[in-house]
Amino acid sequence: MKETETGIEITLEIVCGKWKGLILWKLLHEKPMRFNQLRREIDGEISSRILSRELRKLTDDGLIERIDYEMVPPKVEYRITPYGKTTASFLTIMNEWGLEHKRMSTSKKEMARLINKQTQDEFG
Amino acid sequence: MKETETGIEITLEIVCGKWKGLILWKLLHEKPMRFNQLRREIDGEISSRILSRELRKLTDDGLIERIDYEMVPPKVEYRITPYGKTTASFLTIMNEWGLEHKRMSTSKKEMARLINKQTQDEFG
DNA sequence: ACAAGTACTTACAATTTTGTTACTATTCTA
DNA sequence: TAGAATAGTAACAAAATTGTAAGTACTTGT
Repeated sequence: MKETETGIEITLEIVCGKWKGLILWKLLHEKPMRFNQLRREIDGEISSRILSRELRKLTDDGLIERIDYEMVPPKVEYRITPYGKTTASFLTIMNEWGLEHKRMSTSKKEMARLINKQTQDEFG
Repeated sequence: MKETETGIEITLEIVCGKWKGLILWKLLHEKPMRFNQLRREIDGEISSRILSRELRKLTDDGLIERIDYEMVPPKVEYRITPYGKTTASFLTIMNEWGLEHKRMSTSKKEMARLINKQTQDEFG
């Protein structure tokens, strides 16, 4: 970490990417979850290799915890830590903002579709 | 955009990556800025190609605005839009959280350093 | 006349992230 | 006795992101 980094950069390093935000979000709202359970419930099909890697990163950063029951067949649970829970402060707002943005851009696209159709009707 | 996406995913698509969060953060707190001015002030040296691309993405998403004064030599300013200003709701918290995390992980590293030194003194 | 600055773009290269496939040992279920 | 499920890992491949170098047309300052 450079000295000059803003908090933004640091937070993005931790939460950015295709999966980490989602995993955190899931674990913030559900009980501790087992590996394959998480895999099934995350939409968009995450591979086990990727899930494994992302979980380790989050664990290394102290946001989640790995609980190994040391049995066969293996049982491992992942649970959010108290520190991980503090990410809710911005994840909640990001979620709301994202939903709002989705509504906006959907209507923008719809408008573009209508304009395109009109142009087609006129010149097509 | 898939139907099943959470707000988190959508927001991350927009703000994620090495530069976009920083650029937004900069424009949230400063007056409209010119291209090379932004380039100079962003720490970590962003290339003009990358800056150009990131600015266009943010413009496409309606978060910033490009004002072309149409003069020679060229003068173009980038300014945050009212909609872009709404990202402050989570960026502010992300910034605070990131600074806090930095403090934490710095002290963790310091602790690791002390422990390593102690082990060296005992066995080295 | 020459260097420096303006806001970029193009062609290309390196790096990082993400994904696929196949595999492990063991137990439970049909 | 075959098949599924458990939590992963290793070797490899593709895709996305980020970067570098050079160039554009024009003006200002030395």
